Order: sequence, then structure tokens, then C-alpha cells
Amino acid sequence: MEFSENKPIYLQIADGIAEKILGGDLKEGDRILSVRELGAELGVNPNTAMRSYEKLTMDGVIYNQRGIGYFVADGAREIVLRNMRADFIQNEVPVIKRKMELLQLKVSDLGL
Amino acid sequence: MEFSENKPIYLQIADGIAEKILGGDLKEGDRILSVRELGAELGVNPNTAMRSYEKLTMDGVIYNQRGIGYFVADGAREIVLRNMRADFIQNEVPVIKRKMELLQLKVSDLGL
Amino acid sequence: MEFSENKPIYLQIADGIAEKILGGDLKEGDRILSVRELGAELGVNPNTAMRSYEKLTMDGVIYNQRGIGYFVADGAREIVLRNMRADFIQNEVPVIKRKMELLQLKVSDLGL
Amino acid sequence: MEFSENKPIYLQIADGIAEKILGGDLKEGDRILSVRELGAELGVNPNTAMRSYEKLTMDGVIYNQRGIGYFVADGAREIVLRNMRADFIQNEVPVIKRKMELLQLKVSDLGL
DNA sequence: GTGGTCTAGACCACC
DNA sequence: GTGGTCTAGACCACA
Repeated sequence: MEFSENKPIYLQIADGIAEKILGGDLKEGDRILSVRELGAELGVNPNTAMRSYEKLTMDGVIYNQRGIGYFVADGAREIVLRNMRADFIQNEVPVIKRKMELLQLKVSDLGL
Repeated sequence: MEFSENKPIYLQIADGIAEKILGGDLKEGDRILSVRELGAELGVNPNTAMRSYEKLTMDGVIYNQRGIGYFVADGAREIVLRNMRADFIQNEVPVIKRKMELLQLKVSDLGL
Repeated sequence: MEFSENKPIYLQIADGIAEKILGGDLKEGDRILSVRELGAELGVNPNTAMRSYEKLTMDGVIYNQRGIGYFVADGAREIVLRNMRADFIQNEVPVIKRKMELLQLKVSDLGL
Repeated sequence: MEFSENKPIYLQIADGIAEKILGGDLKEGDRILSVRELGAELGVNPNTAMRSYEKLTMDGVIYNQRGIGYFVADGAREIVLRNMRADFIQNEVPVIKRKMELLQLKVSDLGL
């Protein structure tokens, strides 16, 4: 996996997991990789993987069973969907809108 | 002027100037504020203002006349427009697109 | 290390690193000193070292891994060689040529 | 006239005059432009032109007759030739030599 | 530990 | 007056 520059790696990882949940690759109750495994797989420091899990835990998307591992929480998909939608519509869409006006681009120019 | 958190101030300043050029508030050949003036006006260290000017100079948007000041370059508006459009379409639009699919949002949901 | 007067220190540092790459003292993939280490070693402010690294990064000669450090980029030697040669031949040689004519010096007078 | 970035304008102007003397365009005893005239011709602040004349005066290449103007000094051509040659051979040639080694360029590559 | 940004203040050459 | 460079020191996010 490659990471973009502008965004913290741990957030990019968290987003990646969230998207897997959204896409159904990870289902509620599934166990996810340990921080060590994930770190190794992504070529990333376990600390970094840990921060991703902390973030997702805070959001209620995953939870930890001590000594066992991390699991996808009940209702995780709903939470992710709701959070991402809210963030997208509240924070991103206005910026996009403004930029399109500034650049005199129409929706049709975007190929959406 | 107030600055958002996630983006370096000097880039926000540079963007602000670029947008002024785009909007016609600054025209080719116009002298822009000295680093000291700009710093004072924005409540920012002159060094920080300087970094903004460095960035814009690199982009070919402004140029320096030694001992005199910075001026809006010929063709600056074109450059800004081109750069911003390219960035938007190459980097942002794909992300937007992907996110919309993921979140099952249609263009009509965005209110653009 | 001592620095000459007429050229910014940060550029002299950058050139020094480029020459190390050229000479093979630094190879692709090598980690280079952190800005603090380099600053300490050269008796220079870390910010100044940082500016050197910014310059080299822009040239594609080194790259950064966040939180880890700077590394010599793939193809760095080629880039350095190409850039320095181009600069020398385009900018310096014509001046040399002109001066030699003006001063009525022959190549043999130079002891090259 | 256009000026390069790395060298003070006033020195570039002084060099230009020195070269005219070297090339015979200006002869000993010739009156040269007033600082105002020169400034106007080159699109440069008279102060800047003045600094050029100060430099040349210091070198003994021109001299001033108060209220009348500046004139090319006796022996100016010799002085210029001697100074430029000394500077070139002592300061520039060694640098050129070193760079050529570094870049693995031969004299024949230079097209001199 | 790493780099990145920012401030405050200084000095300098140049116009 | 202008920009350019540099120092000292701070704070922060990130790995």
C-alpha cells in the first residue's frame, strides 16, 4: 500500500479499513489483523497501525477484546456510512462547490 | 485573515493571492505587498509571508525585482487557472468520485 | 565545514550532498543525516539544513519518509549529473568562452 | 539590458563598461554617460549606476571631473585587462577545473 | 526519534 | 525602502 502525502498514514489506514467495512469485505464480528500483522503487511510501524485502531475504536467501529484482538463492532457499517456521509456533505461538498465556481467548472466537466 | 488548522499558513496565503489573481483583484504587472507589509496585515511573521512568495515565484505566478518588490507575472492568471484545474481534476475529482460510489450518493444529492 | 561568502550556506550544503552522491559516497536508498544531526555537524541551524533538504527534494535527488528521515532517491546520481552538466554547459561555458575571447586567452593558457 | 540574478546589477553594469573599454568601444579620455543618462538608458535607478561608477573609479578605470562628468582613465584598458585576467585565472579557472573533473567533462566537450 | 511550521529578531546586500 | 539568509527557540504531528 502506498500513502499520499497530505494525510497522516494512520488516518489513511483507518479509512481503508472503514471502506472495507463499507464494501462488505469486513463484516460485523470479524476479527481484524493485529497491530503487528497489519504493520508488517503495510510496511508500517506497529505504533502507526495502533493509532489507526485507536481512531476506529473511538468512532465505535471496532472494539478490542483484551488479549485476543480487535473486532468489527455491531452496527459498524451504519456508523461508517453515517460518519463519512456527514463529513462529506458538510465539509467537502462546500469546498468543492466553491472551487468549481472559482475554476468555472461545471458538473459536466467532472465526468461524474 | 484567519487560517485553518490543517494547512500551513504560508500555503493558505499563497492560495489567497492566487485566488485574487484568478478573480482579477490582482492583475499582471501589479506590485503586491512587501513581505513586511503582508506580514503586518495578516498578523504573520514576514518570514512566513516570504515563504508564500517563494512558492508563488516557483510557480511562475509572481516575480521579484530586486530591491523593489514582487509583481504579478505575465500570464499569471493562466498559470493559476491551469494549475488549480489540473490539481482539482487529477487529484480531487477521482477521490470525490470514489467516495460518492462508496457512499452511494448521486450528483443530485450534492446540491451542486 | 567552512562556507564561502557569496553563496547561501544552504545551497553550499545542498551542493556538497549532491557531490557526495556524484562521487559515490552516498548511494541510492542511503539514509542521510537528520536535519538536526547535519546542523550539529556543520555548526549550522537545523532550519538551514532543512532548506538544503528542501532544495534537494525539489530536484528529486532525495525524498522523505515521514517520521523516519531523508533518503537518496532512485536515479539521484543521474539527476545530479544531468543537472550539473546542463547548468555548466548552458550557463557557465558561454561566459567562459566570451571572457577568454575578451581577454585573448587560449585554452592552453588555462592549464586544464 | 537584462541582468542575471546572481550578480549585483551594479557589478554587471561595471563589467559591461569595462568590456567596452576592452573592446575599444570606449577609449581613454572618452566621456561616458552621466549616472542619470546611464540609469535612464538601462532602466535602472541612478543610485545603482552611481555604484558602478564608484567601483570603476576605485579600480582606476574611470575618473570624475566634478561638475563635468566621468571619463575613461589613462591606461584603463591595461588595468581592466590585468584585473580581469588575474581574477579569471586565480579564481575562476580552478573552479572550472574542479567542476570538469567532477562532471567528467573534457576540454573537448566544451566547444571552446 | 523524525520533519514541518512558525515566531522573533538579526544582519546583509541591493535599489 | 526591498528581499534574502540565518539563528535561536518553540510547538506540533507523525512514526
